[in-house]
Amino acid sequence: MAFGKGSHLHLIDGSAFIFRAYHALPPLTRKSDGLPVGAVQGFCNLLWNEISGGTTNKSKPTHIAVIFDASSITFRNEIYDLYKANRPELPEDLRPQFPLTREATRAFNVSCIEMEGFEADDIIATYARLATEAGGSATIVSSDKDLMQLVGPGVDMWDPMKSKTLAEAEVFEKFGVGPDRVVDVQSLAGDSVDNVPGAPGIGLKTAALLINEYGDLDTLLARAEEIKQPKRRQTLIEHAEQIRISRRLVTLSRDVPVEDTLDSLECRTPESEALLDFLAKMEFRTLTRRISEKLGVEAPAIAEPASAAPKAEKAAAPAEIEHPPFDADKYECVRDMNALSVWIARIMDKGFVAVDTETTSLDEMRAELVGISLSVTPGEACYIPLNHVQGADDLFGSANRLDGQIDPEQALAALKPMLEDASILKIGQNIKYDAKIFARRGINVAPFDDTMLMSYAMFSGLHNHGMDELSETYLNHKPIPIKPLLGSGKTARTFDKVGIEDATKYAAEDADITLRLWQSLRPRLHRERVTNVYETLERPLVPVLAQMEMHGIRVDRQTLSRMSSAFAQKMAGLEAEIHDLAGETFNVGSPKQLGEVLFDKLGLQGGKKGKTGAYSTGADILEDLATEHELPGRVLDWRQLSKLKSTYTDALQDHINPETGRVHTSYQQTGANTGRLASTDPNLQNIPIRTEEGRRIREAFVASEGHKLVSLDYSQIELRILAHIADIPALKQAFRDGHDIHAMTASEMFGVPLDQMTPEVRRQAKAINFGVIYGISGFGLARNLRIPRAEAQAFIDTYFERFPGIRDYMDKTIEFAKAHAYVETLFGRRIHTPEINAKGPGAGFARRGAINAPIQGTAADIIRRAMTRIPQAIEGLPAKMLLQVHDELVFEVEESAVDDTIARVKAVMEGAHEPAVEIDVPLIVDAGVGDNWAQAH
DNA sequence: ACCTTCACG
DNA sequence: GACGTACGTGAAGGTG
Repeated sequence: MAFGKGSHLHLIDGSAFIFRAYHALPPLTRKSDGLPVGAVQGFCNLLWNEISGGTTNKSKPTHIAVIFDASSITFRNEIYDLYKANRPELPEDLRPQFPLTREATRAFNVSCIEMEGFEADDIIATYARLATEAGGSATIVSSDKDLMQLVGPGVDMWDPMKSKTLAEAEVFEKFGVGPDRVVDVQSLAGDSVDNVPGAPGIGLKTAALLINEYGDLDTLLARAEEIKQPKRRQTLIEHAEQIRISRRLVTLSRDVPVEDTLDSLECRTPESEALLDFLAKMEFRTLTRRISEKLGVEAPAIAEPASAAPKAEKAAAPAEIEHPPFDADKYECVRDMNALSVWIARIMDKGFVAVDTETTSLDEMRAELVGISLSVTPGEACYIPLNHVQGADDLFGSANRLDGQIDPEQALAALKPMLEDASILKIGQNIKYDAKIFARRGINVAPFDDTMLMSYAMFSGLHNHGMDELSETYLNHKPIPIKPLLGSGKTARTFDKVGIEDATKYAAEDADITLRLWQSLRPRLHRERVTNVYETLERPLVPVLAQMEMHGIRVDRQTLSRMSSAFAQKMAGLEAEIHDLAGETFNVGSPKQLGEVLFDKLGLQGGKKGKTGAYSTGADILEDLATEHELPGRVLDWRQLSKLKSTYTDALQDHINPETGRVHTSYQQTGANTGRLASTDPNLQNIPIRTEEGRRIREAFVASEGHKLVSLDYSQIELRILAHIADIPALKQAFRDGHDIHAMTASEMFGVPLDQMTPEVRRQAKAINFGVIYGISGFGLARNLRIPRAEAQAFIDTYFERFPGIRDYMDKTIEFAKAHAYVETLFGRRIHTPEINAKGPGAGFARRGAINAPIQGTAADIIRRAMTRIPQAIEGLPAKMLLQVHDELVFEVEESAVDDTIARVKAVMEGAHEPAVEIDVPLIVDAGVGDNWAQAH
């Protein structure tokens, strides 16, 4: 039937449908494999109600279509590049459901329309116009306020959730103006959801008032001078351009070059077989029954899960019941392109895949890819060997690539579109590793989930987050150990020497485990209330860290080498002196031998210690002994040089990558319980700075030609957070006034006026300030300050008297920890404190940890937020972020761009807590520039 | 594999 | 009343 007079078109806002279904319904997964399908089910319900007439009182359609958003980039981004820029990321269990809703629409035999470069709203606007022009009418099935501008003669809206028609009266109620002026009001009021700027300070109410007074937006802007209220007048004059841009953003385009004609959208009866097949595939039992009854055909059978265990038992151990047993013999070895194509097709159909890579090294910058494993269904996984070579027994030790493996280039070319496909979720365990392996081969893995990070977000402080541990804890399965395959010590070999059959069992199981972990952990994120932590603090950091690690930092070998020699010489001199003073030669580096020399031979005072019964010879002991004898002082000097040489000047040289000439650390995102990062291989977070000799090692960290190193660090961030969390007015005011916080503390405590402050008094106050952050004790402070314990306790008492809020904070935090067995940062990160209610000495550690974790953890969260925002903020500048050292970020920047980079990064860092959290104290970032790290810091 | 020591925030 | 104590890390070298 041709569309014309009497025809009625229903335009369904598909994306809105999906989101409403997703948020309105509890998370639901397909029984057989855990695929999230809740939103799909809600979508199908709504769609079925639409086409079957349902329980609605609206007019029945003669024509119908579902409109989707094809992409997030549209012509509006050209008008305003921040359009929709602050949209939160899609929930990870919603993303794979998008392609399924398209499939569902087609299964219902309803036209499914989307167009690259246009939002669904514009397509809807266009069809609404076409419908009325053809003499018919249209109903927009949505409750989105952005569509309300379309309401008018022949066009109304229908809110399917509230079963309510939205016509002119409802629009007037919402906006205070009729549909024809909705755009004007929106342009003024802006929209925080879509990031439409509007006019600052003007909301819906004021906007409607102004439009009603002046008639329309153009008149208002032209006559802005006449507005009586000075602030309003100024805002409109100053932001006229921004308001006009906003209008272009909110105005829907009614002439999108749509391809489907109105006629082609005529309502069609669903093909019952195709529809029921789809519903059965989704395992929607109720819906399948309802629809098959209505269509008068028999419902297809849907297999029930293998075990129909009672509910209580199921809740106790869901993983064991719903998952098939592990069976390494069932894993497939993919040896040709045909088999690989089948796997890729399965993945494209599913919308997600667990991925794992096998390589020749744990160092991603040197590792060669050996094989890839994939899994989309528990118990089913494959391994794709790519670079296995003959075993090590080969006569010349030469690597002969084994037959029966796909050409690596060909395999990667086939996998690349899938790995980069925005609708396919890639699941990994520590996926930063695999992402770097792929990135080195030009493949940008996205989007992704990481089971290690999920575990960290939920269980930090409870256990570690390695795959073996997670598998045993949450899947009750001990993975195949890697040790027997790789050997150890002299006989150790790399994974490419492992036989392909053994490799398949091991590697495919890793993908299988990762998939099952994802299915087990992902739904728990919501229940544990840490989805936000995972999605804003953990997942987005992965590509940022990967980039930093791959860039690495330039280290000058010559500088280090010269230092090593100088240290060696000095050490030799000191060693001779020490032997002379001792009257015998011994290994100065052996605490045991040194203890015997000091305490047995020389008879110095200072007894045994430690559970091993050995003499303690730590720096603090030796410093005390130094007043009695010359030898301990020499040993201290020797130790310092020994440390610098072995840990830094020697070791760092070995870490210079021969290909890049740079040092590539590896950041462990789950290394520290508090949310801090840890740096390994090498650790670049503990490069010396406190002594002059050590500090010079930083001269070896240099910028490349034409560049500078730029260092930006938060000033006193933990004390600022303490002042905020514990709510200490005096401390907060001192930070706001930019005062010296330690001097201020000293002045408050000891009554010394600031202008008479001595360095010694200030030093003591500083120690107390830090002590507070660490969960102060009289003993600890006494040892740190080397004062009698009673004196230290008196300091603490005074401190608590002067700042009673601190004591309150400590008490409340410990109380909270005892009640919940965890503590939280300002951003909701949880750090579990399982020992908090224990007896014994463990409880003491747990108490101090509980006091410290929210402070240290909040600081860690803040710099993480900054780091995830920085790549965007410095986009286009010749600047790279290289290192993070807890409260410091180091960049390498072309000289001409140094000032710009500092300005942008500083702004991001100082505002990193916003908009999630308000802090009553300003965050201050200091910057330094130089040719090397010593100058820059 | 564990302990001690010491480098950093 | 005794116990053992600052918080969070990683690397190197000695020892058993």
